[in-house]
Amino acid sequence: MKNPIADLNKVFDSRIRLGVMSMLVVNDEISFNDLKQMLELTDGNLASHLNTLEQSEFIKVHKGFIGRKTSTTYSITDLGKQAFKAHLDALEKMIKKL
Amino acid sequence: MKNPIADLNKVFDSRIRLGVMSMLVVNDEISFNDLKQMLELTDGNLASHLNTLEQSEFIKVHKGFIGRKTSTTYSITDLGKQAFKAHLDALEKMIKKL
DNA sequence: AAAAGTACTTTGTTTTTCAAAGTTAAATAA
DNA sequence: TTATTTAACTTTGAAAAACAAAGTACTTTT
Repeated sequence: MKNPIADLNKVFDSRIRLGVMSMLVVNDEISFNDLKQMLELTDGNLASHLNTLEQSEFIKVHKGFIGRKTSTTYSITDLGKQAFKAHLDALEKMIKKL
Repeated sequence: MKNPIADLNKVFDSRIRLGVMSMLVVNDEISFNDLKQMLELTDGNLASHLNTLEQSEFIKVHKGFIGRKTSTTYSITDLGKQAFKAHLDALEKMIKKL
């Protein structure tokens, strides 16, 4: 028998980062504001979790405009997709016995 | 759209408690020692996570003997099964879009 | 009798999480 | 034009969670 939790990715232990990733897997781009509203977070809290994901190079930030209004959006990277998939696979393996 | 992480259970945010539950779903009883070895934890760390699960009434403890040697085992409760299943359902719903 | 195993509890540190307030810059309203 | 609002942060500090290490009590093996 081997340790069932060893293959889980520490970065995705957080429900918030898990939520961000699950949203970015199905949406090419999501704005800071949309993430904030969907996940019901304070600015600071969201910003710091996004920062963790960025440091891991699992997401990318795009500073742009909607009309002439600034708009920051985020997207998942290839590395992010891989890591997230690996995490879900590990999760599934852990609980598949059901 | 609704908050995708709202239905996740806080108790199962922890990888360790997730691991314990996933083991107890498929095994009627597991000893303290087996959990410790499988999950590669120190005594104190495991004990405190088991305590959290016990407080939530998701697991039950059984103090018994193997021969004349003490042996503490743990099992999942009905409430625990329910809660764990609900958590997995929420997780699945969150990532099903894949 | 000494050493080792089981199942903890206690203590204290480190890490993580989070809210609140402050910041900068642009946009809109008065 | 001044004031207010919105977006997207950063900083600060507090609270909570995780964790290792050491201590405890009891038993068993050597």
